[in-house]
Amino acid sequence: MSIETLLEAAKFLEFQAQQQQKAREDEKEKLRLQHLKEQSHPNVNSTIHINNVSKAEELHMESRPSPIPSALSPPSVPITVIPIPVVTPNLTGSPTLPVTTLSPPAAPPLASPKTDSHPPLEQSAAALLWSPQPKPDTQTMVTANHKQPIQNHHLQPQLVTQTNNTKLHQQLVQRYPGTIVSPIQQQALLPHSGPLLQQAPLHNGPVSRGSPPDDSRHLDSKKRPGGAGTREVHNKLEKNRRAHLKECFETLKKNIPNIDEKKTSNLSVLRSALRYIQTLKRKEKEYEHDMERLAREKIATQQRLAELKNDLSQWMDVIEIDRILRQTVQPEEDQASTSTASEGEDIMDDDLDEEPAPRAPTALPTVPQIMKPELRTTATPTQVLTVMPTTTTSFTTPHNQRKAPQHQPQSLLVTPPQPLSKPAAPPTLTATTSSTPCQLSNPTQTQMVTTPSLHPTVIAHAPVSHPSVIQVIPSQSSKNIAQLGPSTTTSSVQLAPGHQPISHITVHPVAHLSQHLPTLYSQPVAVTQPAVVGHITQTINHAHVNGSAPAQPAATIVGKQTAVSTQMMAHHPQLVGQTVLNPVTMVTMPSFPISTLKLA
DNA sequence: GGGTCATTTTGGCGAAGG
DNA sequence: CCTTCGCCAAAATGACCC
Repeated sequence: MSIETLLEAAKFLEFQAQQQQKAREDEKEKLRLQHLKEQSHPNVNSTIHINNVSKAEELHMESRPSPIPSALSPPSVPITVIPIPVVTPNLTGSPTLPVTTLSPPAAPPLASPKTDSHPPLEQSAAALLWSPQPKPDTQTMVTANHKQPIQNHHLQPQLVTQTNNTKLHQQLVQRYPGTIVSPIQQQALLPHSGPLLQQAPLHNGPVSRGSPPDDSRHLDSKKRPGGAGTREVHNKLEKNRRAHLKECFETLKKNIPNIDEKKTSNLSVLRSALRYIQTLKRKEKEYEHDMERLAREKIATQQRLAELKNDLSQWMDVIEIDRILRQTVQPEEDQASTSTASEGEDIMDDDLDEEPAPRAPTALPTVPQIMKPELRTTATPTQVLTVMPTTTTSFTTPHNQRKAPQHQPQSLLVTPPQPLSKPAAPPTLTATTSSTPCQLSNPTQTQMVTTPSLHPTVIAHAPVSHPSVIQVIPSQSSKNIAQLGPSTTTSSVQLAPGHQPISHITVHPVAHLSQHLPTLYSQPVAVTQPAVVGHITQTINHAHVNGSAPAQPAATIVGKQTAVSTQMMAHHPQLVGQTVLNPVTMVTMPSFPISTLKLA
């Protein structure tokens, strides 16, 4: 809300009013001319009036309505618009009566010494009439008299109406009461041609300074070559200008909150406006900052949400995969499974029953087999879990047992093999630490699940560098969790130690294991430790049996692993890179890059 | 009475248009 | 070149307040 804007608005309104008036001016001028001719008083009065008349007439009669209303409605409007438009029409009209216009200037001389240049008789008379006015001094008064006769008729009513509407008008009227009043008076006088009569009324109304200037406006409106006429016009214009300026200040003042209405000079208004603008700017900046901050937060939250969704979707996929695996595995287990893992299997069966998901083709069953061997290996070493040689596969090796106690007597930590990135290292399933090449490493005794070079990732076992240990850690709480934790932190499987059934097997392959593990643990495993072992062994057996891989234990396992992995990949591409969460086994597999399982 | 503020008048200047 | 218009500044005046 700068003054400039206000000024612009006011100007705009003025401009509009002027345009409207211009269209009408021609008609008005004609009418005026007629009046002038009719009236005994020569053109001078009429011409002079033009300015005033135009204003008054316009205000009252036809054209004005637009400017007036505008003034009324918007603050800016009332200010300048009204006066200006009025003036302009007068000017236009004036040209028609150049001679007459000249005469008015003469009037001024009477009133004021300055404007002596124009001493027409009529003017002089008018001047006399005006002299009684509160400010007879001014030439403008005289000139106004001349003009007034025509203008007066309309002016008064218009002014009254206007004043009612808006404060601004009121102000204006007050300022320019003379103009308004004078016209009326003049009207009466003019017909009579008696300036005195007119003057008296004029004086009454116009007492204020404004009156004389108004008159001058009328005269001035049509600038005449004569200096006096120009003065009056100039004064008039200047007056309008001031009025406009004043209104602008008022509007500005209105728009500024927290301003003392009483003591508000223009200067104070400007200062307060400046302060207010500054405060607004500050607030604006603050809000902008807030907006930016909120936008950032929003983006961040959206990203988080997207990530969470992705994770969730991945897990969901894994779950589905697990279901499939379970389903596929079950029949196999039923056939080949030894009695050892009965409990776990039972649970498995339950799960399977619950989940009617379609059974994946042959490939799937193999995966669980692989898983189991690891579990066995892991389980065995620990006190809790003892490797049961019962299973066909020889996963359980003394080696595992050895190591497990070494590392952690109670729990087996299976450190998953090195990250997938290592294709070169021959994958070996070892329950033991890398330091001691486990029996597992031996293809003969331990089942080595080695993914071909193509499949770099090792599922459960860390290569030599990482002594993979399957630890069955008696969980602090009753819930013992066996962790298969790759030394690399790729994955950890927690198996409940002791007699308590393992409620959860969580595999947390940090790096790459996730994919493989799911396959391994595809079957739900909820078994007492022995059961787990047995289950694992069973699975292994199944793996051997079902697996397309040759009968050879280690080799077969490996082969099956590869085959399974490949099959899995082929059949279930979605598995690749996805983490598998087996709800039953609670085996969580982070997403890996696709790679074959490596069992060291 | 002095100070402040608002208003008016007057003169000048520059820009725009004829 | 002249006229018109708008703006500005100075001077004068009046009103109000202390």
